[in-house]
Amino acid sequence: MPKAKYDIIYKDLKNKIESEEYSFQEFLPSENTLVTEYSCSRNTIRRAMADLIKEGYVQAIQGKGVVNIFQPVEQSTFKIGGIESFKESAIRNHQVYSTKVVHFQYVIADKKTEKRTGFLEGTELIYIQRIHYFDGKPLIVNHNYFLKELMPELSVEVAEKSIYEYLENTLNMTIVTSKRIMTVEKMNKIDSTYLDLKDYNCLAVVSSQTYNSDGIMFEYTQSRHHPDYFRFIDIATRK
Amino acid sequence: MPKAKYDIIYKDLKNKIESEEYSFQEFLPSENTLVTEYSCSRNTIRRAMADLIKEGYVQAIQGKGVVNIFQPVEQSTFKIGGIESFKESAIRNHQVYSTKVVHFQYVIADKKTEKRTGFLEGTELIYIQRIHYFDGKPLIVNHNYFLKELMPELSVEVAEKSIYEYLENTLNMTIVTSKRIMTVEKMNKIDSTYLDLKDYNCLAVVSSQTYNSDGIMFEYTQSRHHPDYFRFIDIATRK
DNA sequence: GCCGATTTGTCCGTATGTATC
DNA sequence: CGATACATACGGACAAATCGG
Repeated sequence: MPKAKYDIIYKDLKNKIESEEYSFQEFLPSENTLVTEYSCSRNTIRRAMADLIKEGYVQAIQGKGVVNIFQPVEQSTFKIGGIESFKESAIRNHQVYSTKVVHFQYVIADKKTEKRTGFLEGTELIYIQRIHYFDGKPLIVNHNYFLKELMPELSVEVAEKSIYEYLENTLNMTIVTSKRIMTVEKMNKIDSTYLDLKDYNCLAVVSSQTYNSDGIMFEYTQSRHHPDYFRFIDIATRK
Repeated sequence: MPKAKYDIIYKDLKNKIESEEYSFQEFLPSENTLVTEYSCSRNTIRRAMADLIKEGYVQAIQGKGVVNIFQPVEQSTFKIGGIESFKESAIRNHQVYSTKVVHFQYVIADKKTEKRTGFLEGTELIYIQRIHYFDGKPLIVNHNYFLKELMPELSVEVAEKSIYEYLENTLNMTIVTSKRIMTVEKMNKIDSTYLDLKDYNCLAVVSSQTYNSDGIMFEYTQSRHHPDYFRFIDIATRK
């Protein structure tokens, strides 16, 4: 699938860094060296570097070189700066995964829904409430709102497997951007019914709006995570 | 300071988007149009676009154009994908800000500290514990570990104002990358002593490692936030 | 369905600037 | 000061996707 040259180079360098072919704080070969190594232009190398920098693998220092700042992190539940379905996340972490659909219904957005989700009042939506299990433990309560217009055939059966698989493979939809807000909220009835929160009285909440390649927001989701199994990784850069 | 052409164009377009000169889901002018408008090369336009895409302002659609997907969000406590000191955040949100230094001491990293912070055992560190107040309310308990070697003069007085100001303006250090992990944790003694958590029994915790322009990790920080005043925004892109 | 115009995506080569050593 | 390394910018070429005729 990824046949862009810069992407091949990016993945190759990423592998070398992850397999510790370059040690922590070691400098990578200079851009000019990589140009001859990969037989490409300097722009292409820089494009690959930009991605590595963005994901926190390396840091460029003008006049000196590009230094490796990758340190392996103990199992991260979610991927750095990516969009990943729960199923994908489970597979990557070698966990057994299952989903139970609690609610599946057609709704029309009212004013309150508009304020919460960003879908305009009157929009036809599909509301799905699911519980996600990892290794048999119920860890996430998930509230999805999908734009019905774009996926009129979406069914309970699909929701039990993977909605993203359906959207990407069956509907050929391309998922591009997701805006996410992380907060901590007091637990509610539903949370305490399905999750084994022990003596926690709150949980990690991720609310997200997702856009497809037409620039249409087709999904609003609120995921409510058990605190013990939640971590969210981010790389920030100054200026 | 930012005199790079692409950065000027980026900021100009960002302003136009934020001031709603382009409406939601409207297409921006094509790259070629912008090339003549800004009298620059297409690469320079594309560089500016890349930054706008990365921050979730716009989305590029091959063959069609670049669509505005910016929706004004109620003032967010923290900035998208940036590194910001608490003081800067307070100023941006028009809040009164103050800090109390609770602890200030020199420590040497032991095995346990190494595992938690990433600083190797034996490293000389400065440990600072502070409470951050916004509009008079204690909202954040902050545990900093700084590399003593790089800032032997760091004092309680500086810690009460802004350490980042000191590092950037006095020491001329450039802060570049920060790796952050967000979790939800049970409150501890210190949290409940200083923060008014009411009936919450947990809080939002951000742990971060920060690197300077030499690729040296010079800071490890754990910030423990009151749930009511915490939100963390992120833009993710697929593949 | 095909064709051409438009628009974004990838890639190249080159030149010049700036920081480090 | 010169060599090396990353940063910015330009111009050109072709590919791939979209859309209208």
